[in-house]
Amino acid sequence: MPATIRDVARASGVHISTVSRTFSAPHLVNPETRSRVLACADDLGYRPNRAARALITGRTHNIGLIIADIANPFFPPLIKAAESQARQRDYHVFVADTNEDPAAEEELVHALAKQVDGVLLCSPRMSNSLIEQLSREVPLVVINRQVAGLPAVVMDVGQGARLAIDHLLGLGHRDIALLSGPRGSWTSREIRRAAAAAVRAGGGDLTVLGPNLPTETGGTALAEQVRRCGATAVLAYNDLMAIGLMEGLHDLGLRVPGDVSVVGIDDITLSRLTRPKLTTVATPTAAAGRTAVDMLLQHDSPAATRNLRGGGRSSAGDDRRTTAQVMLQTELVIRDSTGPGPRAGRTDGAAGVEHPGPHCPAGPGSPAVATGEVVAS
Amino acid sequence: MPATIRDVARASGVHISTVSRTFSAPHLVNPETRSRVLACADDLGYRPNRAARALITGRTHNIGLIIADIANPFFPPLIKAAESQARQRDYHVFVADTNEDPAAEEELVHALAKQVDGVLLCSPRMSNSLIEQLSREVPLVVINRQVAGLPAVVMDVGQGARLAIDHLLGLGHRDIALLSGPRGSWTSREIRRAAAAAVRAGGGDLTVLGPNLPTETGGTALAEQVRRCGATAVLAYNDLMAIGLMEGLHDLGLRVPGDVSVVGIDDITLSRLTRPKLTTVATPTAAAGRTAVDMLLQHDSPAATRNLRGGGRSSAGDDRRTTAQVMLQTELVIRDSTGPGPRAGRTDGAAGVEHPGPHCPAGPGSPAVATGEVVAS
DNA sequence: GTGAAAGCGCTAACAC
DNA sequence: GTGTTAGCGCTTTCAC
Repeated sequence: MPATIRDVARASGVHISTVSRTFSAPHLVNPETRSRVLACADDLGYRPNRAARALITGRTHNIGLIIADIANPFFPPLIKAAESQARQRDYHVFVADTNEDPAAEEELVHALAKQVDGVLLCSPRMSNSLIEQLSREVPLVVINRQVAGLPAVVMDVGQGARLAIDHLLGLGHRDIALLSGPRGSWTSREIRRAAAAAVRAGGGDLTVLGPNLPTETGGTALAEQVRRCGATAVLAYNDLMAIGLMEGLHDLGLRVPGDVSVVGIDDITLSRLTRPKLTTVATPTAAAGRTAVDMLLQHDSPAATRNLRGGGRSSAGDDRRTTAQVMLQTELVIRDSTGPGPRAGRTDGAAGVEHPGPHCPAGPGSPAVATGEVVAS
Repeated sequence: MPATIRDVARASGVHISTVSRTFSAPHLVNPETRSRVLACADDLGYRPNRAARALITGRTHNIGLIIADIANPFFPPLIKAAESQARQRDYHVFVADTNEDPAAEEELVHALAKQVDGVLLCSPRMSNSLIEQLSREVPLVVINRQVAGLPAVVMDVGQGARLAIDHLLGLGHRDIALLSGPRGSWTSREIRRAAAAAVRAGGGDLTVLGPNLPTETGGTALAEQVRRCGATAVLAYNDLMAIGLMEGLHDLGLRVPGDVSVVGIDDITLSRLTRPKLTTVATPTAAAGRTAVDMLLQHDSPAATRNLRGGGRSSAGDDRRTTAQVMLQTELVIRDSTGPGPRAGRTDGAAGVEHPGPHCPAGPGSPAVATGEVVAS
């Protein structure tokens, strides 16, 4: 039913290749012919079939974005940033949700492989070796995970966890619980590692609870365990769990931060709307989305388009993709869910016990704005 | 780099058409040949190119889902339901976000058109005539809007608004404000129409504020206006705005529901986590997603596959798509953000002033479970 | 049961 | 500046 290039050619009395050129290289066709063709095309409601075009050019101008869980408010800012960045480069983004299911991830990469020029794999739950294998099928950029040999952008959650723990220690907490994230999460491992080290260094005690579903429900379900383990402060894998935990503690009759302090990670919008407002580690999600798109599209510089005209050979040498790994800084945002612990006052190092304000920059001397930093190339 | 059908043919010593059959109609090929081909394919890491296949079969086995704003927690349940329903029918869903921008909607439909077998247009902001025109390019199912001649699934927000207003009236409120939604929203118009009628019937007074951005920020920004207009109860276009409004009122020193009662629409997860918990109109979003997928795929019944074998001609007659419009029921969920108004006690009709419980079914006699109801066909 | 040939809608050399 | 020809990776008659 929809018009094809042949219909337009027939209607405008030119060869199909002229019609083709009218759309893909307009400057190569006589202005008069061009406008005639355009008129006919418009008339017939013709639009080039991108899939057919891709078959021969090898470029779809689409990019895939695979997300563990669209319902997690952590992701939308990343998705939107990726989309707007892609749009600027004349690409479209197709998002797909895996429901935290590793099998669905693999399945989706395969499904997307031939319909996109590359895929952004966000917070994957599958194994490194599988990711590596899939990367041979379609260009991949991994987000929130480091895989040897693959371009990646991660947030420095290790640093974030450290800041959070130091904040807690500084407030006089000694018994700290960590609500870990889902099995297979790189982020969760990094947090755990950093938190353990920081607690040890501060002479405290860390209880790890998990792995868990990174949702409110997951957090709520842990309230009882948190009480039993005797922790006076908790660091959660993400804000959702932290918020769920606060609910659960509330139902148990425990006060936040009176009885237990809670820190989240991500700084989702919601964390500013709870009562008490959540202290959390802000991660630069939008920047991550933008950066990932740029890394995926780095070889497709606007220059390539310019090079098409004239006999100048297009630079074939820069096809080599540099597989950089970018790490984005995080910062601690202190709000109302953290307060003095049992050893408050006895504190001898660390930061002051009083809240420095609603939006305090990370560690001493660290920049207030999260910036990208190339770690390896 | 990736292996093509020709590579597999060469490796297994058969013609490419045999390889093709091995994947698309295995029962037509000799078991021995088949396993040999499969082995070679596996060896080479061959996977059929879905795009190329689509070019000739005309079916991509993908469906597009265009969403106004992924960050709005109203949508994820719908997206997930659509995805799981699609997966069951062996389809993949590509989601795209338009940022509430009508131009982006059109652009995306075009981009998706040839890469999917149909698109689900969710809460479109563009004009009906444009939608109709686009529907000639690719099969469309509209969600949250009724467009003449097009299949659609909508929630009965009119009924929801009526329930909400009656609840408020019953509590003794007379001056009611309506926070309307974004320009171009069908839902917003329906809500307004129904709310106006219900308020009038109840002898109350309705002030309409808007149009607005359907976000927390949008709601917060309206707190001042709500106070000035003297309303003691507010119905918001959605939960996000209602929650934002509660924040704004709180900052103004007004108590909810003490000074003003607030009702939202959607019943997003978040509405159970605010303090006070939000009274709201629950909409069956998951059901909407499932239903929309079913409507889009109705002509592609599993029977079609069965018909392939044998000489039995596939039923060509049922290609005619029935353009049904489905309307899903809504229900009022009474929580803690609504309370007695200035005329409490003087009430003579309607529901009692006391909260009937945390999860009360809609109107008197209406079913507790939202069910689909075909309104036209 | 398998091969040969045509062709889906389009682009990319190459002639003229 | 435009037409010709080949062919992207695959499916689908049609012979055999």
